[in-house]
Parts: sequence; C-alpha cells; structure tokens
Amino acid sequence: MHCSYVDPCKPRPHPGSAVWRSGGGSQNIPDWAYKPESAPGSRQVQLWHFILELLQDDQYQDIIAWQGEYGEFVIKDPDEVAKLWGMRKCKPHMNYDKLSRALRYYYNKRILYKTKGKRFTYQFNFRELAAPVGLTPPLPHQNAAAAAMTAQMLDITRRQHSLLMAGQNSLVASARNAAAAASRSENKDDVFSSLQESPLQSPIPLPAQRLAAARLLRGSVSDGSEESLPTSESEDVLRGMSAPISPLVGAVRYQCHPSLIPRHYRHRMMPPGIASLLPQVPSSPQLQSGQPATPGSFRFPMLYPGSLPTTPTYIGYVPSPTFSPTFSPAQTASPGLLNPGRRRHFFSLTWMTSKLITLLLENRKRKPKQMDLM
DNA sequence: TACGGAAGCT
DNA sequence: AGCTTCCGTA
Repeated sequence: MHCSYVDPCKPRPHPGSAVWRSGGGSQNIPDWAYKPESAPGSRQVQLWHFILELLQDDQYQDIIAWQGEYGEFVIKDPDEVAKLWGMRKCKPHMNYDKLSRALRYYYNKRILYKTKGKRFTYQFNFRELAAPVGLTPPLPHQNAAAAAMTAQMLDITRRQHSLLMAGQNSLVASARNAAAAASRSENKDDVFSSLQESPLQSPIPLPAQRLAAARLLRGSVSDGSEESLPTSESEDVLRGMSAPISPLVGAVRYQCHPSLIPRHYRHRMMPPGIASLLPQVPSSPQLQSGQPATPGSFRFPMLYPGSLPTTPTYIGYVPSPTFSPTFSPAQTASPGLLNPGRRRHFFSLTWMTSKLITLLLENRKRKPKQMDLM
C-alpha cells in the first residue's frame, strides 16, 4: 500500500463533491471510485476513475478538461497527466506512451473511444458506462439539483430512445405519406395539417409499444446506443443527415431545461438553417404545450420556428403506468428553471420529418444535387 | 501521433 | 483483470 514514490499532490475528490450521483436520488457517493466493488478484482484505482477524478477537479483544468461533445475530454498536458498517474500507481517511469496504451485497452471494453482527428482527445462512453451501474454521468459545471435532474432525465431518455428507435420506420412512413399528400397539393398548410394528425404524434401502434417496452424492461433490447436508420427507399433521403432521431425526444417530453441536456444531444435538435426552410405554420391550439398526450404514446421533438437551441422547450407529460418509469410531475422541473413566458409554438415534427418534407417540397421545383443544410 | 500485439507483473 | 513495458507499424 505504501510506496516510496511519494506523491505530494495526490488528487482526491473534495469531500461532498460526488464524482457521479446516483440515478435515483440526490444521494452523494463521494468516494465510489475507490470502492473495491467498483473496481472488480482490484483494490487499486482504475485509470478511468482517475481520469474522471482529475476532470472533476478545477485544479487540473490546465492539464485535462472536458471539451467538445458530451463526455469528450482533452489531455492538454500528456506528460503531466502521466506523471500524476505514475504517482498514484507508484510507477515512476510512467509516461504518456504507456498511459495511452492503457487508454486504448478501454476501446474494446467500450469505456472510452478516441475522438479521431483531435490530438489527445478521448470520449467517455457514458451511456454504456452508466447503464450497468445505475449511475448517470454528470455534466460539467452543474450543481446538485441539476445533476439529479439530469440523472433522472437520462435514465428515462435511455429507455425512451429505444422505443423511439422502434417507431422510426413508421415515422418515416408517415412522413412519406404526408409528403405524398404535399405533392398532390400546392398548399403547404395542407402538409402540416396532415402531419399534425395522430400518426405522427403516436407513430407506433400501441401493441408494438407494449412489446418494445416489455423487451426493454427484460433487457433483451438495446438501449438505443446502436442507433439505426430505417432501411427502405427512404434511406436515400436520409443519407446525409447527421443524426437519427435524437434521444432528446425523451427529454423534451419530460419537461426539462435545455441547459440540462447534454450538448451532444442538444445540437442535434435544430440543424442550422433548417428553420428558414420550414414554412411558417400558424399555432394550433392542439399543439400548445399542456396538451395531454395519450398515456404511453410518443410525441416527437418539437421544432420551433425561432430555432433557438437554448430556448426552453417543454410540453406536458402524462405518465403511463405501463410503459414509463415513475416520474411524478413534481420531479419534472424545478420552478426556477422553467420560464413559461418563453414557451413557443411547436411543430409536431421531428427534424428528420421536416427535412424529408423540405427535401420533397424542394424536389418539386428542382433536383437538388446536395443538401446544404448542415 | 496513434494503434495494437506480445509478454510480464501484481 | 487491469494494467505496464516494449515495440513494430501506419
């Protein structure tokens, strides 16, 4: 236990500063990274625990820091990180070459991946890392309340995302139908009125939802981390879009301030430029927030004309005893975070759908050689 | 700079 | 198992 290579600045978390917080409540787990059960077969701290520890501590911001996408971090000073790691492990000859070999072993374990093209940049696979432990990763710089909310939100999002993946094909089918209707009509409003009808708001037939939910709860279905686009002729149209339906869907439905949504998800919501391509639709009373959704049904992410990624977007959630994890209205938001004055009108469209529509509408005028939306 | 095989250590 | 050490390769 004792090592001759004395560490003058052995990094430890501040008391009370949880590395992660438990998914269920706000219970702190200050030293969980050191608990033997979190490092199976070893009493020693694991490298990825150590990395998280450094990332947690402002003291090391010039050496290693969160940067870019959610879970992504940059080793700003590889030699220094290696030195600190060597101190912790009593390995005086540790260097970045060796440390990075250890990091590369994490690729197969799906704990980390490399951010290609960015020097010294890696990304935690939080989705998989958190799932088995029942923990939820923190966002940088969030307070306890935000962390707790994010924890709940992400947990729900994980489950919902899988269900949404199941609904993607029918969504695309709905979009195709609507687009077909649009090509028959010259009136754009017709397109949107047809899209506002039930197929898009609840694209998955109830039995399919039940099945998907049951499978998910039994764990026989992925949590959506292997995102798949629908096959079929719609693939042509979908190719070139950077993201499938975002897990943000679940977050939106569950009322949450966008600042709590990982950037990684947030930026997918409204690709730059798409808002100007969408026809303005007069607000429909049916689409106002607060409209009760059918319990257990889905509503798709709201695209709003102003295209403000940071504009609060929230709609009411009707808990479904059958499909949804318990999430009482009281938990959905803290009053300070929501600003009802800023509620917007929404399109009941995913951006995928809207992109399909846009493309198809454009397609009637000219043959676009490439999509210039991204 | 990054990858991954091979062997060794605890 | 989880690295550490070393090294050939791209």
